[in-house]
Amino acid sequence: MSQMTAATTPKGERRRAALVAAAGELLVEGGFESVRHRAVAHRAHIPLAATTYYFESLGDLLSNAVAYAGELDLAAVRGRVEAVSRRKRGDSALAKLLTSVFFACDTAAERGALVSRYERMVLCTRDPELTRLQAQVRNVLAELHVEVLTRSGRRATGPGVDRLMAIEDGAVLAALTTHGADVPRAVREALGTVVDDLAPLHP
Amino acid sequence: MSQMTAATTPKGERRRAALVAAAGELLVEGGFESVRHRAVAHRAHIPLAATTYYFESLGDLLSNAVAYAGELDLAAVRGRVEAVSRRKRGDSALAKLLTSVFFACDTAAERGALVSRYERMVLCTRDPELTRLQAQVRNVLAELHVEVLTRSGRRATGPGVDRLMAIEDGAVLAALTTHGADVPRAVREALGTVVDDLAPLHP
Amino acid sequence: MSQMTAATTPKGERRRAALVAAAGELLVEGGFESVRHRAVAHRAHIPLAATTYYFESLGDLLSNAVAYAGELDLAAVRGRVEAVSRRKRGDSALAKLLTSVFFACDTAAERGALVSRYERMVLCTRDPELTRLQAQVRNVLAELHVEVLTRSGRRATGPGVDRLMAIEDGAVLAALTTHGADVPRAVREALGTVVDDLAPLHP
Amino acid sequence: MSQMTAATTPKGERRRAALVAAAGELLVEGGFESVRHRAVAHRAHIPLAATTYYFESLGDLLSNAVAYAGELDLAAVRGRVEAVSRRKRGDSALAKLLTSVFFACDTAAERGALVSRYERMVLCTRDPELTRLQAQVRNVLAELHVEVLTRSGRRATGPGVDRLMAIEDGAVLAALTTHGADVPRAVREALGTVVDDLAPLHP
DNA sequence: TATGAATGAGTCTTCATTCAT
DNA sequence: GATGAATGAAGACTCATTCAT
Repeated sequence: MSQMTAATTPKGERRRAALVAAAGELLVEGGFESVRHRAVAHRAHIPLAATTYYFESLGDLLSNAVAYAGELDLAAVRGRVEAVSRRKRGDSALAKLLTSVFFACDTAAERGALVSRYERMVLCTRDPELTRLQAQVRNVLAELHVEVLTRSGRRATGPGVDRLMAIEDGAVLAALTTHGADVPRAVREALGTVVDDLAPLHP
Repeated sequence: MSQMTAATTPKGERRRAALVAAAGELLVEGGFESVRHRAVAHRAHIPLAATTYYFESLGDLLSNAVAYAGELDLAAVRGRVEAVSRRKRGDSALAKLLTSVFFACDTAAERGALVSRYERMVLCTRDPELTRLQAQVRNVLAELHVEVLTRSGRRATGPGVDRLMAIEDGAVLAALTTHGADVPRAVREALGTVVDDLAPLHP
Repeated sequence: MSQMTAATTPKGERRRAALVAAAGELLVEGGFESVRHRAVAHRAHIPLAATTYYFESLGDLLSNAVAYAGELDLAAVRGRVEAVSRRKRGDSALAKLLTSVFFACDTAAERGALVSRYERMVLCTRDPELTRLQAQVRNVLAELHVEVLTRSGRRATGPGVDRLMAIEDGAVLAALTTHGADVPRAVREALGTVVDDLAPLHP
Repeated sequence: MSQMTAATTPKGERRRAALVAAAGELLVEGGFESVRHRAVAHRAHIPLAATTYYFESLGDLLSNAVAYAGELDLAAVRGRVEAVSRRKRGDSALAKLLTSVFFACDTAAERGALVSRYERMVLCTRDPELTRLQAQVRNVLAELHVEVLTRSGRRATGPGVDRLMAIEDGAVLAALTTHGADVPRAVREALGTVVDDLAPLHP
């Protein structure tokens, strides 16, 4: 990757991170085409030339931005997962919980982050490196599903979670396609019909 | 009045269509950012200035390209739907059928079209006009699902189809996220667990 | 001028005039660079190609527009001159009258027309044909000054009028150069010091 | 911060200046519409992209060009003012002097500069920033009038100078409007009738 | 006689990237 | 190691004018 782009200095490392963060924010806010050298440098308050000094190309910077955005997204979700209390939940309550944890959409920023999540999924398709990154995010998301399910007193198997997530993603996609649709609502309703298939942990 | 964007002549209509087709192809092949005046003009073997003569702006041309790509996609699916014979099908056979009809992925072109379908879904989010377009495509896709289900001797209700499509879309998204994943296979497997919920037409 | 551009038809004549009027309006509203084939055609509700059919070139159309704008300006001034009552006027009253007649600036349209008057004066410099046109306008303006002076009981000689107009124009130029300046006020004040040199008609 | 439009280097400063000079020359020679990125770059023997590197927009470059042209004009006038000997002058001699100092028109270049001076005055009207610039030039011109008057043994008050300049400007405008008119001659004659109003310094 | 269609040339501006320092 | 400076290529779009019909 970085043959001569040392940046092993503490300072270099810090600036690199600042650049990635700036790029990540732009990515989430305005989509892939918002990530430009100039825009990133400006937002990070770092000289333009640093963007090509620390990253081989715009694509390289973008990769990092995608990873960063994914981690940011994951961190937010993780935070909400931690807050989930351990207690048995009925089907309807569980659907609601899953929605609020994985598809928070109250603020504009949250909605933006959600849209960005799906943009990243789809647009990574044309780049193997990004695909790998995206797969990792998906795995973590799956683990977090297991965690929430467990805390809610349900047994969660691999295929079961896959199916759950497919339903969720499909519902989101459908909602995004409909102008002004209420994404969390759509997810909750879609979930309503599947959650009951999940066996309780101790029957 | 309409001193431009006329294209009322047969010839004008033809050129306009050629431009849209070229833009649509570029969209499918290389994504949204591949649709540029220059690229479209070059592919259509039409002078650069004609691209702004026939379309008010690049956005306008892009809208048309999205619509075109959607119709192309739909036409292909429709063709496969027409070929579906009327006969009762077991769960496994139905899952296979749905997959082959809606998620054909044998040639590179077919896989490209499939990816593009999902790109369009997600990227239209930032533009209301495109969202509207995409919603229409989704509706047709839903109708075609009903048709295939009916031909297979199943009763298809609105929510049932929504759920079916959500599963499919979620599975595709998951597969696209996984490098080298077999999309049709993923869909078929995901479908395997839902199809049996669909009641037969005459039990 | 128009070797093959017949347009001797009544209809042709009418359309030509409509085009000139549209171009003239644009000229007054937005300056020389606002006069474009497209803009003129659009405003006149006449096909684009007619603009080059009835006029050899954009320059030709522009000449006509300048003449039209000049006539329009003159017509407005003339109208105000007609309304001037015959009566002896003191110096101050005369300065006020001249200002209101020749430098009406109450509405935005009037101010625009005034600015345009001076734009035309200056920009015609680079084109002999336009210069000739502008000279004519100036002569009429001089005659109208004589008329107003006469109606006010003053004797008006050629040099006297020239001097009067020079003062006016100079004051306008100075006012235009000052942001937010009150043009009529500037003219009135400048006039205050000269008008008294004009001998009364019957001493 | 200032990742562009830097030009803090001597070299950068030089190139920036070259661009402004080129734009200024074009402005004087061909009017406002002659100032284009391409034309400026070509004349300055500098790459096209440099024009937008050193100036945020064409408007920005144009502002600089207007300022430059104004300074050039002022410098020339100042030069002629410096050369004015201190000595009492009769009315006719003073009129001649003022004309030769402020309205030099012997060479084609001088005449061009003169025309440009008035173009700038009028065309700046539609832009507040340019208006401000033009007001400054006017002030300096007024000061220089005072200087010449003083050197000629006359007392010069503010209103007196304003009136003088108005007469001059009005005369120039009238002359410019007349094809082939002798601008200096017109100014001299117009001045002939005003200069005598200027009281001598030591009566 | 008109005009819809068409386009080459040119408009301003942005951008990823290189390079001298 | 860092970066200000620089630029070729391309971006979207406008325009005066021509021409076939």
